[in-house]
Amino acid sequence: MKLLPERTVERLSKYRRVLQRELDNGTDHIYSHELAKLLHITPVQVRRDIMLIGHTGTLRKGYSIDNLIKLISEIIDCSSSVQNVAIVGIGKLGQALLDYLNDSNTKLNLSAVFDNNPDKIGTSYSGTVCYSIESLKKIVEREGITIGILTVPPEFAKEVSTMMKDAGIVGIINYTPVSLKLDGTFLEEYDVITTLEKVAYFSKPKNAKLL
Amino acid sequence: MKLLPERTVERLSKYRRVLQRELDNGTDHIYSHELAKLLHITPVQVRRDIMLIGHTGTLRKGYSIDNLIKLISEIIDCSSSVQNVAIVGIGKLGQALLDYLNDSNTKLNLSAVFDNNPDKIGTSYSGTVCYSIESLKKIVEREGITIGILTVPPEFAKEVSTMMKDAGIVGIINYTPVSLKLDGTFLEEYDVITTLEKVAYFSKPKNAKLL
DNA sequence: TTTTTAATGTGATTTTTGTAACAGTTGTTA
DNA sequence: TAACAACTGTTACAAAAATCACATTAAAAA
Ligand SMILES: NC(=O)c1ccc[n+]([C@@H]2O[C@H](COP(=O)([O-])OP(=O)(O)OC[C@H]3O[C@@H](n4cnc5c(N)ncnc54)[C@H](O)[C@@H]3O)[C@@H](O)[C@H]2O)c1
Ligand SMILES: NC(=O)c1ccc[n+]([C@@H]2O[C@H](COP(=O)([O-])OP(=O)(O)OC[C@H]3O[C@@H](n4cnc5c(N)ncnc54)[C@H](O)[C@@H]3O)[C@@H](O)[C@H]2O)c1
Repeated sequence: MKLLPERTVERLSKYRRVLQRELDNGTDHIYSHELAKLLHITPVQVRRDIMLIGHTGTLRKGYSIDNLIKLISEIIDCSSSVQNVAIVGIGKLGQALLDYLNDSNTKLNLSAVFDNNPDKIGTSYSGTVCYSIESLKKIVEREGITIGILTVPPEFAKEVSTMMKDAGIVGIINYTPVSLKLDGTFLEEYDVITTLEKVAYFSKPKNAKLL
Repeated sequence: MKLLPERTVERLSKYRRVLQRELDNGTDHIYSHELAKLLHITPVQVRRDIMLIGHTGTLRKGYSIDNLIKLISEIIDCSSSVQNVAIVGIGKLGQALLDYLNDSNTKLNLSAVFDNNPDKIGTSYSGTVCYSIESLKKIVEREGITIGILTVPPEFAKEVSTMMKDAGIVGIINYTPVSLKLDGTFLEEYDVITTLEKVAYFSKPKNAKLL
């Protein structure tokens, strides 16, 4: 299958989550317009996404929720080889994310957290033990961790992200406000302030993007 | 001036932040390729963005950092009428965001936080007092709050977001995993799981988006 | 002074993303 | 069984975003 567009992959993640809820409620089929409504997007977008992943629905019956979930899972989680996740820097934000991920039903497996604070190392956070940042490479290799969430203070972002890459992590979400550039890794950056300032701009009356 | 593209506005926010740091270091002019390097983007992109906001640099001298910051601030913060921000739901995530925003030097003013837990109401969080969710409308009107960050449990997302809109808030960042649809407001949704699953997809070897 | 270099500003083009239109099919109803 | 309604799948089109290519010009070097 061809490489999927980023936005499609994002929506697939959301589809799966709401589909799982529908399945738990006992529904077995769903129409594109119903799925669209749950995500507040258009039915065409839904059909297009589903087309791209090569799934096909039944006319006048909709899509099989079970099949759709299985297919999306194969695409995202690669059912064969589980992808493990680590949080690096278990401060306020790291802990908030950890709790959220633990409560969620994502198929990605949160296998370790790391910090450099001696008081935190060895402690268990929501059931996950905190390792020393120095043992990063060792644990990443042992646990087969491929994805990392970076939540250390900004001044350590560059150094620690390099350590993550060198340890073999290939996908990183960077929550520090420092832009990074790491060749050979898929890097996704996020910053509330940027989002907040964007919202500020577009919610000003004269920029009425609000339709 | 014409409405700016979303991505440009996001970059403007980032430009301003790194420019402020440069200014504090005593630099007074900057070239497009230098600014580009700080954000790990291309110089053309920088020049194009700057062109769009109507600023113009000096050939062989670059852009005046001071002027650029002032202009970006006018565009984003609307220097005339200050935009005030509220956090609704001051749990783990809300507090992590609050601390981060307080430490940042954004020009947006965090003026209140809201919760429905009696133990939290009246308490001060990082210097900001927590009000009852019932007084939302009153306080929003009194303080002139226009932007809200939604961090309540998912089951209250719909109800509380409607309250926010009715209270007069026109821009919302929704961190709950529930998609919302609110006409007449600028809504921005964010979810770690979606991001994480996207990173999982694109960091798989066969999807080598990592260049 | 002349040439070269290094920067900005922008029209043209490409890439990515989303939307519209509609042909085709299946079930339903008269 | 004929007409209709409801849904999928796909092609064509449009909009948003990024990149390319290059004209232009100020300063530095020759
Ligand atoms: N993107 C966002 O929306 C957002 C929101 C809040 C915070 N942040 C950023 O996220 C980061 C964490 O914020 P926080 O509020 O959790 O901070 P925090 O200080 O509470 O947590 C940081 C943690 O990192 C640990 N740490 C420090 N140096 C380390 C190292 N070299 N290796 C491993 N661990 C190390 C600290 O011991 C601490 O536990 C900061 O960079 C902050 O600016 C981003
Ligand atoms: N998008 C993300 O990346 C991300 C990450 C973590 C959590 N979350 C989501 O953010 C939300 C908050 O997460 P958390 O870990 O901080 O949860 P939390 O339980 O720690 O905090 C929720 C807060 O909301 C308050 N609250 C409950 N009902 C309310 C109401 N009706 N009005 C006002 N306040 C109310 C609670 O008293 C509590 O203080 C949840 O929806 C969670 O799923 C999102």
